[in-house]
This record gives sequence, C-alpha cells and structure tokens, in this order.
Amino acid sequence: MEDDSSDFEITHSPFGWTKSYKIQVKGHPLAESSKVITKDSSGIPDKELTSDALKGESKIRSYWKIMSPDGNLVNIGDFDFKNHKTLEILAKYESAKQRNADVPPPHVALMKKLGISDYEPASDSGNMRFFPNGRLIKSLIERYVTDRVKEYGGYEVETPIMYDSEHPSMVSYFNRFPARQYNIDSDGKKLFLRFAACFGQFLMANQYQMSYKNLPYKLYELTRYSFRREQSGELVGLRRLRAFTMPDCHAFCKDMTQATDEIKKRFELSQSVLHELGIDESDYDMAIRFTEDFYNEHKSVIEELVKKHGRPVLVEMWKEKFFYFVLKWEFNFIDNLKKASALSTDQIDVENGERYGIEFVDENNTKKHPIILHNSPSGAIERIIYALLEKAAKDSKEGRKPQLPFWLAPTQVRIIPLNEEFYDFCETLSTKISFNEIRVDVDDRNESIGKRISIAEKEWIRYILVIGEKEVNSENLSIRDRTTGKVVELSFENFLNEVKEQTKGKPFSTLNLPKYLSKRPQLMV
RNA sequence: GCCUUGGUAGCUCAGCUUGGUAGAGCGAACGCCUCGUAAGCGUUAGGUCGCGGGUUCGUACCCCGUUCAAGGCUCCA
Repeated sequence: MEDDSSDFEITHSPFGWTKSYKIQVKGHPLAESSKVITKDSSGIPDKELTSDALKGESKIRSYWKIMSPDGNLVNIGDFDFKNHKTLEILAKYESAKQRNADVPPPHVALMKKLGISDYEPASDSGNMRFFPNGRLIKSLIERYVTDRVKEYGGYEVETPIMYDSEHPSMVSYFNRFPARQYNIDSDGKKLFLRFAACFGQFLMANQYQMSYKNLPYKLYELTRYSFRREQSGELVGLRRLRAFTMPDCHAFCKDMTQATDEIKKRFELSQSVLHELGIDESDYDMAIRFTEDFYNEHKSVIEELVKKHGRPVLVEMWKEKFFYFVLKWEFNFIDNLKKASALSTDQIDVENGERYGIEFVDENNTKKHPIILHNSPSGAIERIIYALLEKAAKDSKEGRKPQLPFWLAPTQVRIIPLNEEFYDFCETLSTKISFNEIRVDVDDRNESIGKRISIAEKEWIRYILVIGEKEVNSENLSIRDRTTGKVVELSFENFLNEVKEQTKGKPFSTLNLPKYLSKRPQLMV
C-alpha cells in the first residue's frame, strides 16, 4: 500500500462521497503488532499506513520440527511417524493445514441422544443449551477444574462479561476484531462481550500494589461465558462455540526464572487435570511453539516440558517474536474425523504486564512489569465434553462399550422393580443409596424387564439392580455391571464400597432428573 | 464470508425421478399383559409438507426467490 492518498482510486461511491477508509489487520487483540489503520478525508498522509502487523506477517517464518523426549530435534520431514500416527495428523493439520472430513463429528448425535446439549435455534449459532444431564456434567467438570486450580494456588475471581469499547483501557485493542465480537449498544455506550478472561484479570491486577515477595501471584476465573463470534461455518457441535466456558489462570511472575519454574508446575497440573477428567496422555498430542531467541536462552526448559510429555512433540519455532508470548504449549485432542483441537494450554506473555500497567517492586525498590503466564488447565469445559463423547464414539466404533467417566454419569445406578409389588422396597433402597452420594433412579414404568434393561443400556448406565422376589428376601443385590454385561451378587455394603471407590476425590451433585422414570418427560432432540 | 446438503407428525426419516385425497418406526395417551437381565400386544390422537411467488385443471413433488439449520473451506488470535 502506498503512503499517499492520491493513489486511492475510487471507482464508485453509491451513497455519496466516500468520507473515510478504515482498514484493519488481523492479529491477537492484545498484540501491539496489530494496528488499526485509518485514512480520513483530510488528505494528510498517514505515517502508519503500513502496519507493523503487515510487515511482521510478511516476515513471520515458522520452522516445523519434532522434538523427542530425549531432546532430539529433527525436521518434520526427517521424522519417522510410524508409531506416532496422531502426532502425524497433528503435524500435517498444523503445518500443512491438511484436512479431509466430510461427515458430522459423532459427538453431535451423542450430545443429543444423551440429553446433554443441543443447538438453540432461538439464540445465535454456537450458543448451546444444556439439558439437565448436560448441566450436571458441565457443573461437575467446572467444579473439579476450579478445585484443582485453587489447590495449585489460583485465587478465584469474577470479572464483567462486557466492557466499554470506548473506555481508555479498552481503546488500545478493542477495534482489532470488531467482526469477531458480540457488540451491544446500550444507552449510547458501545459494549462488547469479553472473548477471554485476560483483560478482566489484567485490569484487576493493575489495582494491586505488588512486591516481588508476593510473586508468583495467580488469579483464576472460570468464565461463563467467553464469547467469540466465530464465522458461522466454523461452529461444530461442542468443539467450537460462540459462547463457551473457559477456566483461565494467570500467574504474575517476577522474572523469567520464576516464570519457567511456574510453567512446569502448571504443565503437570494440566496433565493431571485432563487425566482425572477422563482424557489420558494417549488421547492427545503436544505442540510447543517458541521464538528462536527463547530456544537459545532456555533450551532446557523446553526439553524438560517435552520430557514430561514423554512422547515426541510437534515444534513450531518462530524466527522472531510475532505474538505477545515467547512460548506457548498446548495439548491437542484428535477426534474421529482427524480434526485437532487444543485442550490445555499455557503461554509466557512478556508484553501485557507493561501494556496494562501491572507493576511490582523488586529487591532494589525498582518498579517492574511481571511476566504473565496464561494457563487453561483443561481448555473449554464444553470442549472436554466434546472430547469425552468423541472418545466414547471411538470406543463404540472399535467394538468397546461407550461410556462416560463414572463420576460424570448422570445416573450411576438404576433400579428396576419387577412389578409394582416391589415399589416400596425400591423406594427404601434408592433412598439408602442416594444417601451415600450416588446418583440412583428407579424405572417404575410398566414395561418389560428386557425393555427397561435395554433403555438403561442405551443411557450408558453402569449398574442396574433388578428387584424382585429374590432380592427382597435376600441379603444380597443382583447387580448388572454394564462393563461386563454380567450379573453378580453383592451385599449392599460391598456394592457401596465398589461404587464409592470410583468416585473418590471427585465432586458430587445429586440426580438432576425426577427419580422415578414414570415422572420424567421424554426429551425429543 | 464462500461452498455443499437439508427443512414433511413431538423425534428420526420415507414419499419428489414419473404432479392426482399424507406414510412408517420411535415417542405420547388409553387398554391388555405382570414379566428375571438389550425392545410383549392392541387401539387412538398428532401434519397449512420452512416461507413467498410462478407453472399447471391440479404441486410435498417442477421452476424462481427467500429464510433457517447443519457440515465443509477460510479461521481458531
């Protein structure tokens, strides 16, 4: 683009004279390198017609490599992917943008079938509704992630979901992505819905008087919601939404040494959180991205993270810093359509401390800006549900029984009375079971045993107790375990112990549906 | 934003090629059956075939437009 207004050639102007031009460049809204370019009618040449972003973009260069746990770094082309098929998919997906899906991802049908969530036609695309089962699952995951972050040392806060785009602290970056935000006009104010928890927490951190002795200091928010008005065609089931729930923990660190120490702890936290949520190390592949400078100065940090992952890792090395961070890693889940999506992630941000005026005083009584880590230990909660459903769909495809982690199952135990003679017994039994923090319901409908078993099986319910003459007159229960399909006899106490063992250390919430299935309306989605 | 596909009963879908009184399964209501580990039987109720226009004696069906949705692409900061 030329730095001279006379070079603009106007071929037509349907509504009178064109009064101004506004050209915007894509980039992270927090990235200084992304600038708004305007050219007004005054004809005065704009000194910044060519943005830093454009200059940077033309120069940004990525080197794609694979790093093995032993620290060996090779070019993608030289790596043998024979035993690392999903990593190969991720590498091609990221480096060559190779994709080849032509059917809906299987989790979309499952999320409806299990009564978890659905599209809400009366809202905007990508704004899902969560039915009782889905809300229960989501709430349990939210609580679990929050508990773990607090245990790690994050302090939970709450910040507004909308911001005034003309407020001085917002002006510097708001206009970078007008098409990707929800904008609200309210009484003359131009508000936008937050797309991340970052600036809410940065503005809050700005209010603290911090000493180096206070650092690292960690703020955490579970944003319900963050909003990104993605293009309509980008939205896919629970994988990609316009309104999503994002746990976001920022650590303010006094220097790079502290930041790299901290990022290791958060790496382990993320691994552990995913594992406990039911997503194993083998379910995701790691990518790590950093600047060449960072690599040269902190090679051992990168190698240590890769070693913790224990498998080869996709590496993207930038010739120079283009974003606000110098290092970023993420765990990528590969779904049944071979699509990659990021779950956990962390970044080392070296710019926003200064940009937001966040300060601390160091040992020498000098004011400094902290390095900020941006970690989501799980990624979006909706995306966790997506990953769990995609895993279940994969199990199903490969001949295994699909299931959710037991602590997330909307119904954990179902009681089926043989006929109404046994209703009283079932009422007492179900009360006793639910008293022990187990979600139990009773299928008291006038249907055959076979049909009620079949229905329970389709709801992926782990334990089924059929109650008839035999059980009423026995000390033991007949327990059908879905994982084996076999019926075993166990005493009430032993059964209880078996169930409790599987939910140990996880949050609990009571059944979120009527206990009796005869009282339950059918959800038709 | 672009491309593709779709919108028929509460849900899933058939019917459209070749225009002629709207179909099934599931679910629901009612009744029968009273059942031992993956779907027992019957009856009934439910539809301006997304919306608008055109063609035709006549359109769910053909044509044009429009709208909404899903999926793909770009994108994912």
